[in-house]
Amino acid sequence: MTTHKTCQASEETENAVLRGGELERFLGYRLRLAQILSYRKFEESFTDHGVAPRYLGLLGIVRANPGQLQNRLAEAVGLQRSSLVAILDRLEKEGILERRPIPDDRRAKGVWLTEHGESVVAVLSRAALEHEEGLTRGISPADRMRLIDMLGQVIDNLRD
Amino acid sequence: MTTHKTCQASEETENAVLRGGELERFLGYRLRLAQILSYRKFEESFTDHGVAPRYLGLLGIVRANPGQLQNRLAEAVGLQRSSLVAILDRLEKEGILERRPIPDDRRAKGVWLTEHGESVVAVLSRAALEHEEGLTRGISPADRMRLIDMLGQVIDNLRD
DNA sequence: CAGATATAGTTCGATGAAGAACTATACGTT
DNA sequence: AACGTATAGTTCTTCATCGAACTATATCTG
Repeated sequence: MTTHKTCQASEETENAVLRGGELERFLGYRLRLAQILSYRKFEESFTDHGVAPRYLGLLGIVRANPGQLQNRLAEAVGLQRSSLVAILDRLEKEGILERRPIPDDRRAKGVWLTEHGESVVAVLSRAALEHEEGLTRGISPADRMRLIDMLGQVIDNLRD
Repeated sequence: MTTHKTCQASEETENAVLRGGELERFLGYRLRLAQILSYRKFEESFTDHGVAPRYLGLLGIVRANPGQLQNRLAEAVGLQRSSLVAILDRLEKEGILERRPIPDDRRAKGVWLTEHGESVVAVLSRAALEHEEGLTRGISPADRMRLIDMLGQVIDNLRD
């Protein structure tokens, strides 16, 4: 392990964020980093709306699939069933969604957005659109579509 | 809120993973999902190597930037400084890396991979390559490169 | 029908990450 | 030099998530 002196020419690179060398060519590496940073930035832009911003993905799934079972929702967002309990408790408490027994299976509950939840999702979705513009600066609309499609392919691959 | 009957034609869609409706067009949504699933799959493929697989990204950064400060590493992987402490403790305990005081700043420590750490990273990187093949099935090599480049652009945008 | 097996939602303990606060150190200003 | 401000790594608490275990319910098999 050697120590090397800083020279003037590399002062600018000294202040830059460290890079991951060969791992920069790995999709998994960039996926993780992009997600952490994106997630954080989206959440930082909210000081209201309770916990809902964090769970916009889940709320979108509930909205598109009203009355679905909790285990189905957990699967869809990539969480364990047990993790979803506290989340649903919170969102239910905030009046955003409600759980109700379903007629075919007495073990299970269906999940629905409330009217309030619908409006919260609408607000957050608009904010998310704005957030997306920051994410994709310098990327053409066509390329953005390609990016999203390819991520969809990755997701499908992982779900096989 | 209406309940609707299941008909035969949608039995196949009934078993499919729930989708996110309009949110499927959001990069943030797909980023998160792709990352959760990818991360989980990568980790599931390891029963040895201690905690190292989880932190391959970090180890890659350490490897590419030997002797850098902890706060710089935390920044690079998108973690808080406090979170990095326990991680480094673990990795140091497993003989993968070492922290050492640096001469210019008595508050700070530099982080280096050990020889053992180098070999662990090599093994994990090969496994990650294999993992990548599963992720990108059905995506051409050129498109995969495009995907990675675009994610790099997203990351740079988020770091501005 | 009885019993074995599987499953939905929940609880609880463990783990990883964030955030506040801390100590020691460094830097800037007067 | 003295003092105010900033910072690196750490500790401790809180929170989100996982995984094991649980109870009630559903399904399958003989």
